[in-house]
Amino acid sequence: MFLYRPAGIVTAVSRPARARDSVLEAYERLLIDEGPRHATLEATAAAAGVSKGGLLYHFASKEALDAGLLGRMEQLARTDLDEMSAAPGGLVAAFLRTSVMDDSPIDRALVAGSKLAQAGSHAAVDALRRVRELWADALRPHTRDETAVQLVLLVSDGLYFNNALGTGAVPGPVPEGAEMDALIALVERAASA
Amino acid sequence: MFLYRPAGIVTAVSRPARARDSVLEAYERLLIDEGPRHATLEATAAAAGVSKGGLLYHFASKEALDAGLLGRMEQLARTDLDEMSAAPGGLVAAFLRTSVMDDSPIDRALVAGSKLAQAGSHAAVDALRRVRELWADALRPHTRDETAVQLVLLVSDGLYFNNALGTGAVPGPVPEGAEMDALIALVERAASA
DNA sequence: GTCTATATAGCGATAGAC
DNA sequence: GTCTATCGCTATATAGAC
Repeated sequence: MFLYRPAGIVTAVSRPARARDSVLEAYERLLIDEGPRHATLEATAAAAGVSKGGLLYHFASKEALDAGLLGRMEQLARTDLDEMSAAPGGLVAAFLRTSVMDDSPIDRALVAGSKLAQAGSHAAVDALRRVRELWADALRPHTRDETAVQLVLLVSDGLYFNNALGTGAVPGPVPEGAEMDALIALVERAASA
Repeated sequence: MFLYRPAGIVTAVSRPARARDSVLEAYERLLIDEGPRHATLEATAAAAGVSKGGLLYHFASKEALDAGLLGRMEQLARTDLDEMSAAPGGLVAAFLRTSVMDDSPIDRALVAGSKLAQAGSHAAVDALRRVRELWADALRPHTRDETAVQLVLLVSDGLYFNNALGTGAVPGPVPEGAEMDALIALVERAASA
């Protein structure tokens, strides 16, 4: 996959870097760094190095652009979950650890999707609900009961919410390092099966 | 205080219902029900029963309107925290219970503020951070350690995040009733001093 | 203190050349 | 497949009558 290659850089792959991917990446970056209000078609096109018309060839409308971003988000969530399931130390710990923003593709996609949802996109709300259900199904076998599933999901939601608030400028009030380790240990003790 | 009286209704109080309050309430309702994109000056003025010019007499700009909403949010957070501190059953339980959307003035103000923050308002981000710090200071004496404070705050953030996603149409995946009681008990067991 | 009318700017989207 | 030019709409904000 070549989804995260910076715009304009052509590498020795079977197909040239597609403008479509550049556009999605630029749109995501604008949503996270500048907010949904500034993530316009024109700004996205400029950041991706194409014209507005060029962008609209690949995504016929802003709704289609949103759908492209959200589809990619859901796909990343699925593959990310597969990788987590194989991680050592239990799924609960792995899940919470990846819930803190580390600029990974899935984190960025989720924050961008959250911004879209709060801005009023129904498609984004639906997509986030589906991802949350995916997580719940994966966590359920590793937790004590349904209340424990909710606890883990809510702590994860809280981490994402705080990460989505910070625009990258000031570090948020989210635990880091040893603090995060302690939090994970606390949640695991309360929720793990 | 007469902040939450429905627009246009004049009651037997010392001063007539002020347009300023009607405007703030209408703006808040639009932010929650229709999203930040539809919460425009014109829509807010119409919902408050005044003209756009009338609105701009009280709030000279959209930034000033945001500031009015956020100031009210912070004030409500302070008085709400005072009331919670007097509640029976411990502050942690009271805090989590009020974190689930019940259409109380403080809940509505916080959801509206969150929408503003995600839409890109730096003032909203700052105001929410201050409220969060207020909560942390109040919770600290009632919790085991700093990690426990973070756990309670993150669960609360998660509840708000999910409530802010739902536009009032479909109920969110947030625990209710007995489920909520079980969650509160679980968090209290893990966090309370 | 509230109104109408208008200025200005930026948005999403279309048309058509290349 | 990508560009330029432009349309139609809506947003914030101002000016000035009442």
